[in-house]
Amino acid sequence: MGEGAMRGDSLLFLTDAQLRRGIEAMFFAYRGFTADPDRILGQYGYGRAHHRAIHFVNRWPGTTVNNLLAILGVTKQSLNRVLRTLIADGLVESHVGSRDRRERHLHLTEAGRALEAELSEAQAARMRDAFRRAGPEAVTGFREVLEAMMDEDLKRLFEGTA
Amino acid sequence: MGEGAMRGDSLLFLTDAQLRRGIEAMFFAYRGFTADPDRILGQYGYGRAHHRAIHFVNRWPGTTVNNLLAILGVTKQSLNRVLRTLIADGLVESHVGSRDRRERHLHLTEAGRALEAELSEAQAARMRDAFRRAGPEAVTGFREVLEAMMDEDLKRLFEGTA
DNA sequence: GCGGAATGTCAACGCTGCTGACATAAACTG
DNA sequence: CAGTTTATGTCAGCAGCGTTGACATTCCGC
Repeated sequence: MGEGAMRGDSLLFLTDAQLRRGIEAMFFAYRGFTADPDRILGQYGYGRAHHRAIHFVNRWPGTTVNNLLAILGVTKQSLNRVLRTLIADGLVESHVGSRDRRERHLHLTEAGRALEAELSEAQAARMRDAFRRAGPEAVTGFREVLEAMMDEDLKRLFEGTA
Repeated sequence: MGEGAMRGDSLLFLTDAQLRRGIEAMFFAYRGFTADPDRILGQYGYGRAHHRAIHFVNRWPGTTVNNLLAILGVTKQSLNRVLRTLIADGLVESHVGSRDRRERHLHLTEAGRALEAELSEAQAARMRDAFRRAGPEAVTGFREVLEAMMDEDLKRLFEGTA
């Protein structure tokens, strides 16, 4: 049994059963979280990797491939395959950097912004519904736990996106 | 702007910015959530799919392949590949059902339980740390939001695991 | 100008989704 | 109770997206 269990009463939320419950909640909730965008992406022949690229290019227009790698936590080769198709399909534009010509600066095209809006609206709708049903205090707790669960370097990135 | 934004003040947590923040928190936190098990699995030559199978076979010893499919939300062909390797490696046992001989009842072997313990302890450690730092009220909010984010059928499954 | 570091591209491989085809066992039907 | 349909599980092959390896281009320190 976990060493945090049943010590007095204020730590009941740290019992093994509660932790397992939290783990399974995370698993099932993440499925719901990605379900709507996945459906939309499927219609366009894209996957989750395309969604992530589109999301963060929209968040930081003009970002470089290297920046994106740090955020997404994949290899450049993996990201490159995704970007290649998005560029070929006219959703993303890649411009050689003027200061450093090794860099590629990325922007969404009009079509890219349209798909981004469609995806993020679907995902936000579910989040909005969940937030509304749970209430503001639950939302605060939700975000506190999620932040505490991130790796330190990811947390810094997350806070950098504020 | 989202239609829920800036209506009075009690709905500030539903602004587009807050929702986007929630979406990105979910993304980064899930990375942290899976990071430790992924490292361990890599050492054994397994992936996340193996982890999920092991986790739920441990939770419901004797469950059938069909039951597992409903929980995991993948096709039976996909699950079968994973189970085949786990069985071949001696982590899972498959027994033909006595009542219905089409069914296969699944159990972890001693070695399977050992790996399960290693994986779930790593994941629970991170969850425990996050819960402890966020506090009991945050944990309640965390679970409320996650449950509200699940698909209805997944939520029923989740509650069934209580 | 040259050697090394940084950035990005192309190729090939592995895990894990997927659909399709099939074997076996159970259940239904006349 | 024989024949068909349904349920369960297995085997094969394809696609998405991770990975490592090899390489071209550009920048920068010497």
